[in-house]
Amino acid sequence: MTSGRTWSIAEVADEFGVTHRTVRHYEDLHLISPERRGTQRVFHRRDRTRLNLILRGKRLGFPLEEIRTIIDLYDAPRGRSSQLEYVLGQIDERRTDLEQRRRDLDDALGELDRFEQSCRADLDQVS
Amino acid sequence: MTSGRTWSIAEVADEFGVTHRTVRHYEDLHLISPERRGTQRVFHRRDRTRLNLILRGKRLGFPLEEIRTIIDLYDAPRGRSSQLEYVLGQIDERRTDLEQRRRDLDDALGELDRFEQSCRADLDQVS
DNA sequence: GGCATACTTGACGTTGACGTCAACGTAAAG
DNA sequence: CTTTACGTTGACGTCAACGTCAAGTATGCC
Repeated sequence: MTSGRTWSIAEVADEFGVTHRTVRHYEDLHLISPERRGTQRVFHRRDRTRLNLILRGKRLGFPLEEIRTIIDLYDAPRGRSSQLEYVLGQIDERRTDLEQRRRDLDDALGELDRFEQSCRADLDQVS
Repeated sequence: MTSGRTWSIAEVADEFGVTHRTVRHYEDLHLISPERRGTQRVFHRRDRTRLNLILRGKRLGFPLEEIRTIIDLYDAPRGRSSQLEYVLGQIDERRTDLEQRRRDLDDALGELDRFEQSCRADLDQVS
């Protein structure tokens, strides 16, 4: 069986802490494509995986369109070697971007530490 | 002398790779407060420092309002110990946030690595 | 003085990421 | 068979972060 549990829109929205409007918005932008049973959306594990990727991408500050191209990459056809080369190139771009972000992050954390030390020193003076 | 070199709006915009409109926008939101000589803006090193912090905050995906509260913290009055305690609390919140982001980032980089391995394996099959 | 160039302040437009509301379908429960 | 809960599609609203004119000011240079 390839098809295990399924979820309703309310269930996934609840579970992921977003509104149904947000879920629909992601579908409009083709970030997810839940199955339809009649008119209703039926969510599979695959959709939940994608939602996790989307939300993490958002926490990292990526725009939705960019998130789409990234997670689509995971499902990209990888038959011919030219396609694989393309995907590997994309991966490298992504990594470069993420590593820049990590540098920014570490810088910010470093500054925060120094700032905290300076505050603690001031506090010692005062007390 | 506390006042060294100064810069025009065109110079800072150029140097930081933003438009003058962006700089004005940041001023409107009180993220920077360049001096005025008559009607013209005069930028000091302090403003450049702030611009660096702003742009890094943006790369990290923070909204401008939040960036403002953060960088204002660095200039906050730190006379009384109650103020210092407050600042230390804010620092802790910031750090918690940034550490969550780093987890997300490391997860994403890890997945990217695994994905690359999988692609390279496929490439070996094909070739 | 005249002109170009840089700077200024509005004010409206745009894009992304949804919120919100209206109006309607559907499926189980009483 | 109506109520109730959950679902659906538009369509317009909103907020952030600027872009894009328009129209005026100021400054250096010939």
